[in-house]
Amino acid sequence: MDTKRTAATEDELGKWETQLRKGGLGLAVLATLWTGRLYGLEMLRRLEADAGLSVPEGTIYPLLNRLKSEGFVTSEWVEADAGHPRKYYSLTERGRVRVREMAGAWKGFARGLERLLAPLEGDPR
Amino acid sequence: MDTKRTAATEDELGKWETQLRKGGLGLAVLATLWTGRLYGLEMLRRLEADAGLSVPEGTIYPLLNRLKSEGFVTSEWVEADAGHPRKYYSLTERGRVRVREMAGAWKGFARGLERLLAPLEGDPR
DNA sequence: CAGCATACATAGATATGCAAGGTATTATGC
DNA sequence: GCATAATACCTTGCATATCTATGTATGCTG
Repeated sequence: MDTKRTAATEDELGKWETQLRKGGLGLAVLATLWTGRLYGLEMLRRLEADAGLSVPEGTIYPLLNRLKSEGFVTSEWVEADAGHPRKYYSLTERGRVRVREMAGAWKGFARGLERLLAPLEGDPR
Repeated sequence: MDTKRTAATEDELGKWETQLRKGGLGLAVLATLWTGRLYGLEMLRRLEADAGLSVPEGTIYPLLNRLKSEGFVTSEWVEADAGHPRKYYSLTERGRVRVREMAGAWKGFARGLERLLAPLEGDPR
C-alpha cells in the first residue's frame, strides 16, 4: 500500500509537472533559436542537454507549427550531402521581440513565486 | 494599424501568460499556507501583495477544492465574533510534503529556463 | 532488399485558468 | 425596521496547450 501510494503520488506530480510546462515551453523553444537556426530533433537535444527539459516529439512539432503560423519563426528545408533532409527553424524579427516580452513576463512570475517559496527555505517543519 | 497590431500582440501575450500560470498557481497557493491557515480572499490578497500575482476568485475556489479532494489541504468554518463566517484552509502533512516536491520541481524547471535565457541578456540584437 | 534509425507529423484525451454570474451573511444609513 | 452595500464563498462553460500513441517517409547498412 505504501508502494501504491508512492506510485500514485509520483504520477500526480508528473501530471502537475506537465501543467507547469505549459507556456514555459514556448519560451524555451524560442530561446533556443536566439543564437541561430536549429532543426526539430536538434532542439529537443539542446533542451535536454542545456536545460534538463525532456520534451517529446509530439509536443514540439505542433508547437513549432503554432509559432510559425503566428509569425515568430520561419522554416526551410535543408538537404545535407549525407543524411536526411532537415527542416530548420529561425527566429523572425517579430519572434525576437516576442522572446523578450515573454522573458520579461517569465521573470516577473518567477520572482513572485520565489518570494512565496522563501519561507520554506531551511524550515525543517 | 499599428495600434491594432499592438493590441493584438498584447492580447496574445495575455493568453500566453494564462498558460504560463498553469500549475504554478497550485504551488503558489500551497506556499501561502506554509506559515499558517488562511481563508480564500485572504490568500488572494497575500498573493497580490507578496508576489504581485493577481488571481481571480473563479480561479482560486476550484483550485482549493481540487487541493482538498487530493488531501493536500483541509478546511474548517470559523465564525468570528464580528464579521462573516470564513472558511480557513490549512496544509495537511501530505500537503507539506507535496509543497516541497513541487518547489523542487519548480526550481529545476526555472533554473533550466534561466540557462536558456542567458544568451538574451544584454544582447542588443 | 529487409531492418533499423532518423526526422517530421497528426489525433484524441486531459487538465487548468478565467470570465461571468450567483447565494448567503453582516454592517450601515435613515 | 428596511434598503443598500460590502464581505465571502461557490459554480458553469469555454478556451487553450501538452502528452501519449501512432503514422509516414527517407536514407543507411549488411
